Amino acid sequence: MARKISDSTVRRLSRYLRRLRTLDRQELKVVSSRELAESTGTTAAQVRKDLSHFGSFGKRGQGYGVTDLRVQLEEILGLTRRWRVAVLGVGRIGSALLGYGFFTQRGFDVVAAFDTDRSMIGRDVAGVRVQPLKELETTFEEQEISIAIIATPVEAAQKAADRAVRAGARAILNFAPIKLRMSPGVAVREMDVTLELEGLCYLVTEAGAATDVKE
Amino acid sequence: MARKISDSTVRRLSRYLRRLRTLDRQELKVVSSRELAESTGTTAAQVRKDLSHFGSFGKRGQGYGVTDLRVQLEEILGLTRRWRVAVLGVGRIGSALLGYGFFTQRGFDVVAAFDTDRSMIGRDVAGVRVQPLKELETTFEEQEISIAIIATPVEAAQKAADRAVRAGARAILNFAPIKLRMSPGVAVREMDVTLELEGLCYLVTEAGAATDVKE
DNA sequence: TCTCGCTTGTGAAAGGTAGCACAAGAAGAT
DNA sequence: ATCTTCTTGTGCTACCTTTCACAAGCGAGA
Repeated sequence: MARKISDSTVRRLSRYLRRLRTLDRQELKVVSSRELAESTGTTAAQVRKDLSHFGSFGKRGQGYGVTDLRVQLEEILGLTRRWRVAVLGVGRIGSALLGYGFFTQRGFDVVAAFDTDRSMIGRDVAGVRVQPLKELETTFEEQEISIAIIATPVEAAQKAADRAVRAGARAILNFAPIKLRMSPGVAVREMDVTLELEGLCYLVTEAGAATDVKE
Repeated sequence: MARKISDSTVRRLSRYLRRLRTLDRQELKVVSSRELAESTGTTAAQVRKDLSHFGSFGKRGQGYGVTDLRVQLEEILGLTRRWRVAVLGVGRIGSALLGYGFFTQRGFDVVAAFDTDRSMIGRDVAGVRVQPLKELETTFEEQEISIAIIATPVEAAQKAADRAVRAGARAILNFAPIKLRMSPGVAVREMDVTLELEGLCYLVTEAGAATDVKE
């Protein structure tokens, strides 16, 4: 397992898992690479290639055992343990995340929330008490938090992320519209709604332009 | 401009634009491909390659005019017009999106919101009245809505998206954790927080495993 | 036991994307 | 006017990702 697995492969694995969990809940026993591909928007060959990087989990002529493959993928992705998460910035996005019930169900426990706004501090948001930033270090250590979600305004994002990493965070999920500079050991993913919307605009505009040419 | 531009290129263009807007606000006049690369997490060659697909916007020896390049990118991405957006599903995510002030600033007007929940209908959320689903078709037409944001529970997502498309939407931003099946002409982007968190877990777990091997 | 139908796992080929390296060009100094 | 310095735009190369195609393997049925 020394090989470097590409980001796109990991993303697909996560999609397969999402699908497998649904199938498992529906008590389906077996699934083929073709079925899995159709319901996750890829090809059967791609599914098999992706899985083959980690071993062979299927039975030829049959397909994959749903529960078995789910468990395998959970192990591969590192989801056999629970992960402790903190939210930095309890504005609209932060609040929405704190109330997002699926986290618990998927193995993520949001155990802390921080904000600088005096009027927010001490409040209870979806069962989590909002703490002042100065308590960040002790809380990260005590609660063994390894993932920080940055939901601060853009100006505060870099500092918040740096501080979280210094306090022990090993991964950052960034909702602020800025590229965070992080040391190589820290995993970062960015979520920016505007970026996605702009991407959609390009596609729509291009599609329109293409039809214009045809006509 | 007949060439097919890859998704990753479009994503980067959007990042360049995000950065250029900041630089423009700071009244910087000129930016080099190297500077742009550093602040968006790519390489100078990549920036130049990306831009070269659409023309040559820079001056050799100097760099790119900030305002000029910003405008050029806005044109390329189709952001010289305003886009009308509807939110389907006014739960936690939907509400957070309705209150997200940056949309207006970036050219997106959220002009409608829909929900099936009786207790939500008629309410005013961040200046938008929540409408019942049965008004979807007329509102989409009257308001000329071209982008639908799906923020419903997962069970309702596919139907909501289908209905939006039939009513005239040409692009879907999907927050529900499911792969939407759409006809080829419709642009879809997916945002799934859990998916991103799982990706981070893989990276953290792998990094941990890698260090274990070294030691 | 043998055959048939089906699906996996994988080497090889194709297709794309990113990086390198340098000629072309622009501005300012001498 | 020439030289120096800097940065763009781009052909070429290297790498990486996806797709193809088929042998290997499994189970069911005769």
